[in-house]
Amino acid sequence: MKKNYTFSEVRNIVENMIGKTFGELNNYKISSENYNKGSFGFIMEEDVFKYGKNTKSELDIANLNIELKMTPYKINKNGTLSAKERLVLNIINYMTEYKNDFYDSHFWFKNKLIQIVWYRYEDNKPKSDFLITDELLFKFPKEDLPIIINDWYTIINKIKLGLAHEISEADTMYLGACTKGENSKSEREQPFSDIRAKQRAFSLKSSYMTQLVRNHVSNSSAERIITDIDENISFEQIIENKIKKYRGKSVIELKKLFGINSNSKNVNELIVARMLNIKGKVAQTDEFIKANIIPKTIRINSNGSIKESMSFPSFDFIKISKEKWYNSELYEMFSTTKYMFVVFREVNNDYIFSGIKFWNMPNSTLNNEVKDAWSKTVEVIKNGNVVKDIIGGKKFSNFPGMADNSVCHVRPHARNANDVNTLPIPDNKTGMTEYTKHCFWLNSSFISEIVKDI
DNA sequence: GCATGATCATGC
DNA sequence: GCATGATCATGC
Repeated sequence: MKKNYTFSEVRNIVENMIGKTFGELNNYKISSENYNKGSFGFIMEEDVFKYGKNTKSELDIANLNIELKMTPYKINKNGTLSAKERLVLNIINYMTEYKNDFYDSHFWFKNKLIQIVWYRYEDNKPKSDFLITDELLFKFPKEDLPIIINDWYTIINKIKLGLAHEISEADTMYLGACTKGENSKSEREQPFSDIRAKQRAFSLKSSYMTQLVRNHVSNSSAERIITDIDENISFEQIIENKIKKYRGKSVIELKKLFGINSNSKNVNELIVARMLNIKGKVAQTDEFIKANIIPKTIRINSNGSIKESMSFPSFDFIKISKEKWYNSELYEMFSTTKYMFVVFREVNNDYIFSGIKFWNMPNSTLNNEVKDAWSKTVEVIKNGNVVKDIIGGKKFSNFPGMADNSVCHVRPHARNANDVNTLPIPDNKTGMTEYTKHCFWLNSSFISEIVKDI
């Protein structure tokens, strides 16, 4: 049974939720151990707004065009806030959504007005005790809408190309297409290919929700790169327009131009910030945080090769040994992160800035080569088969190397060899219970291929 | 010159 | 003190 509301009724209801726990709202009808993923939303729909569970593809409060969303955030060790999850919106109907323009899309129909209610997630606390702390009747801010629109078209264009099965959350900036439904049975048909594609939903990325919660709940904001709002220009084009006049200039020239005296390793980072007219760090700008874009500097040798492979955060041997691929840290990272490669080419002992490329791991590569390297790594750890040999004090491992995989390998990444993580079972050969921290690296040859035309 | 182990440097 | 981006060092 659906009810009509006025905006002020909705306002009152939502404001009354703040400061209450889920247990209080629900009169403790759901016992703490019986909470599941859907409980938080269900309590809002059932106990607060008092209408039946809404599983249909219609708006929660149809007469006001409002969709209701309950979403968690957490407090980090350093006191900042982060969204705990992406905000999952409507499922993408591959067979129909591509026929629309943005403003007549089902996405826009469902999500142009979202009543967001935030609760504070805390580890080791009964779910019924989670506290509701904030709310916002959310409309896409005018500075974000152009990017959302571009994201929507990026997803739609992949459907039109018959590549719905190749969609990755990292293809886009703020609006992602996240998988929904955990097994292969949740695959759907797509209009321009016979290959079945994973069911996906539009979502606001975790990184976007993090920035939103920081803005709204803790009132902190970040420096912005985009100054002119124009939905006909993509973010990548905006960046290209800003940096193109510096292409071909050497690091020495650029340092002079921007008045940078530093010789430290992060000098290239400073140069890029100046090109984009940013005072702080590029990675800390509003756009980069929201879109989860990580800048990486790449130096190409005069012979065209790249000397160094690219490192990522080290992994926890115990954690990774317990993971399943689709919820592994590595899968999560590559399926949601976009990278901005800043390319410098070596010429006469100086480095020439040659351009910028945005990149994210293609789905097929992720689920083939990367998955393969990950699986082998997990096997090695689980079997206690870590150490291959120790020669002259150097430990050689059985982890996948460059020769085993065309995309990535596993190597140490630590302060020194004594900087270790604990192994889940002792190593067969040496009995070691801990081992130098390791991480996945993208092979230099793989990166070479990506940036060869930059 | 490449593959792989090891470590430096910076910033929070 | 630690995470992370970046790079060095060595042996084949």
